[in-house]
Amino acid sequence: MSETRFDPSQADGRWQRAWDEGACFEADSSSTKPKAYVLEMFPYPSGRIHIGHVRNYTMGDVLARYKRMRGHEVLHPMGWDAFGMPAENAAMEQKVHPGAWTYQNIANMKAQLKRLGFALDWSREVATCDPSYYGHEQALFIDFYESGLVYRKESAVNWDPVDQTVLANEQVIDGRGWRSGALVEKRKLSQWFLKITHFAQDLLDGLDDLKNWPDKVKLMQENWIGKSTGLQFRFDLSDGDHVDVYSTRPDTIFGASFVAVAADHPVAQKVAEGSAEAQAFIEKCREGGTTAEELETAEKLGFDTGITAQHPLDPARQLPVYIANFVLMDYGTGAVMAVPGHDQRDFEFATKYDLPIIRVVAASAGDAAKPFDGEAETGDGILVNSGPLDGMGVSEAKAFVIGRAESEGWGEGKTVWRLRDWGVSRQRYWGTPIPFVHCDTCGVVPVPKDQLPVTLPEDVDVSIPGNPLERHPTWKHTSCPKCGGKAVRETDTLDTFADSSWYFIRFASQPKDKPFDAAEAATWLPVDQYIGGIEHAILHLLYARFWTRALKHVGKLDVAEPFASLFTQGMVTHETYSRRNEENGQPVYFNPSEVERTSDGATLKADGQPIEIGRVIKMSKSKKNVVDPDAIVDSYGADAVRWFMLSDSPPERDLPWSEAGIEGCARFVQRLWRLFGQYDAGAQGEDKALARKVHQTIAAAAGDIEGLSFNKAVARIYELTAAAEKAKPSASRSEAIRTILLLIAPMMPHLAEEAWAAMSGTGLVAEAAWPEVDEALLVDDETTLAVQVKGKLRDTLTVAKGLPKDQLEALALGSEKVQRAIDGADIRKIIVVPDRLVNIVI
RNA sequence: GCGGGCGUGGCGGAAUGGUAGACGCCGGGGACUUAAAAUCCCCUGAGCUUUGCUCGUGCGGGUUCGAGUCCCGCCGCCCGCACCA
Repeated sequence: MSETRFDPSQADGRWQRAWDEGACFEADSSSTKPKAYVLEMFPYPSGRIHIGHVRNYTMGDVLARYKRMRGHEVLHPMGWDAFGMPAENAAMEQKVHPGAWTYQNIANMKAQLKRLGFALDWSREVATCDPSYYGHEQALFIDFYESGLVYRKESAVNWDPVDQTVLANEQVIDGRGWRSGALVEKRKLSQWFLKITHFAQDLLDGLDDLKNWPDKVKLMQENWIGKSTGLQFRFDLSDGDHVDVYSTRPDTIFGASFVAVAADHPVAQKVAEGSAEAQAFIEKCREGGTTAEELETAEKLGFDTGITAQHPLDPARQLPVYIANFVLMDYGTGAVMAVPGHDQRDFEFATKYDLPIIRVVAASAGDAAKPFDGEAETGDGILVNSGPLDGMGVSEAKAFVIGRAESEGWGEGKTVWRLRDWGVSRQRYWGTPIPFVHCDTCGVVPVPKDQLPVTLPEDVDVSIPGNPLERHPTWKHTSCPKCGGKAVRETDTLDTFADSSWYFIRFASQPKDKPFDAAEAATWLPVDQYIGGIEHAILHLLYARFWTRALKHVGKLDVAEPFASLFTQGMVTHETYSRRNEENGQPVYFNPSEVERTSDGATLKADGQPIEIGRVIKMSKSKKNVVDPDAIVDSYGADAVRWFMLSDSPPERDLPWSEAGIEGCARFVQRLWRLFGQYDAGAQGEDKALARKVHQTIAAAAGDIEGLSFNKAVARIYELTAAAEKAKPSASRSEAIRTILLLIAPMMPHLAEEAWAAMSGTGLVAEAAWPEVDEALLVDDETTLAVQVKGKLRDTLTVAKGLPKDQLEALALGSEKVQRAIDGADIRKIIVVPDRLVNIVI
């Protein structure tokens, strides 16, 4: 090993080729070794790999390589979530076909990933926009249809009246279309739905079995599924009609002061027929977006219909019926009994429209007349002002009212879910065509499986708004598979969440003639470790869990849950650099590569003048605080970049990118290279302390990697490296150096291979085994004893391990510093934690 | 608005209820060098009357011999909210 520096620019590519040529990372489904399926969420091919991807894939790669060293057959695949809106946007802006744009991006990004040396099985690569993928998805969709998991119903979309097109939520800005600027309307369309609610209870119950999922993700899913129990009951209306409402708080029924219905509710529709004012109000509710956030943050508005509702338990009370914009037609019955005292939305509404706010729950009977402090009280208590319920607790009163409603026949206890069925229709080109035709005589008919895939037409004009499939001259015209008559194809495409709901199954098994082989898929599934962003905590993960259940439902796959362990990583962040534009005061942002960072500030390289350093935030193109992985791999080599991704920040938290940090990593690569150069296979002699450190580090680093606490493993490797550098030559030191090489092999594989070859190691490190731990060397025989007086540290003593309590007490009292702190006071108590601490209480 | 999370030196962070600040970065001092780079060594939470003492983990309370860690109440920031992926 004569070179004094490790040169990644020539070594990285050489080892990457060696791994490729040896097909090192191709997974063998028929292997008898224990299997490990390590998966990172596959990327959208936006054009360039983002540093966040690098972090995600580095974590998975370390785990995959580590598992391989521990003797597992590892499946670590990669592919592309390749359908979606950005391709259509690019097509519009750059006049390039979405497919061409997407495949070019895939080629670029694949090259970028290869440069980072990830141990990926590229033989299993999939792109969801390829007919060889989405054709199978169409077959599965038809299976779901045939087993009753697919249906069509009317549902609201954002409609841009100028562009005559459906908009995604992100295309609606402040209630207006992003291109046209027109006020967006809600419009109803007949759309396709997947019956995720069929599995609501099972999706909820399944969370209990996901022991290795973060509690926060499980809690988010639980809240999203939103099981609630309550009372559905009937109000008779003054116009002779009636309205069903649902309430989770039937105990507060005597606090009801009005009834509110959604704008789309039949009662509201009926009122609108006879009232232009009501009609105008309903129109107003239709303006604005369709998101829950917009609905809930909008000012609460209501329209008094003039109708009253008969209170079911109090013959003397007639409640006004309002149409209200905060009531959702999709949840419960689309109508609520409003109890302002004990529901915050009702409280705000009642305050605005001057409706009674009645207290029916209080801390005690004596508080029955206590006024409200500007907000509703939703907590527990006892019932007051509630006739027969007075004095009951909340849950007792709930049961009582439900029982009474059921016996008297005006209502019944009911379980309601917040979870809604999954609307999968998208009125767009770049997605999986929904494989159905519409026939005038036969209705909706699935395309026969032997005619799949239904492929997207290539000759489309995406430069104008609207759905190109809809206006294509020939594509949609076809014949009915059933009667042979004229029919038109469905022009909606599937939500891209459908594509990502089963890609991990296709990775595990990819026959040509069917979506997957059940037996082969089951040898790999569930995914042992899934890694991705927290932003997918609800939708993607819930849809994938649903899809897995749906496959079981149709008898295609016998897997309960898709992902056994889940890890959600933090984002990569960077400070921003900006200057105010003198004309309009808007900040102008600069890329880090244009900026010279100094110890107390930053200047623009172009003019040498100071520049403002902004907060550390998520990297984004608009703020230009992005770094390009290719550029940093060019400068520092793949291993330094990988090491940086693993160092310092715990993986679940945000990682602030810094130039100084990556330089430190690059220095450490060279430091290791020098240390490896000192390896001497023939060195003699034992260094017990170093040997202990070596084995303690092997054990701890293994635990850290398995727990994905890479930052801790990194810190321990730094410590061991420092100890090995300081040690005098010995057999122990040689073992330490060889061990460090193996410990860093999953993290810095190129450096490890290069040094391994120089040390005359056999084969590739990629195929080497993780070092064995010598259990006997894990325990020290001495320990540092902390001595406290009244809980404050006064001295530390080095003592032999395993001393009895009375000896530790005596040693502690023998300390001069401790005696000074006690200062002759009476000792009341002495607490001894063996091998750790003595606390003298005075 | 609803749901979820996070908060520790100049910075990233470490710490089974038991020595707060491991490890890294930045900064300071020194060695080597004609010089620089590289490398190596030492120092580096704040304050003070500096053998040592006091304060210190977003803020205010509480439990405990002992709280960054547990409990209650706030503040700030971040993520998700069903057509972004």
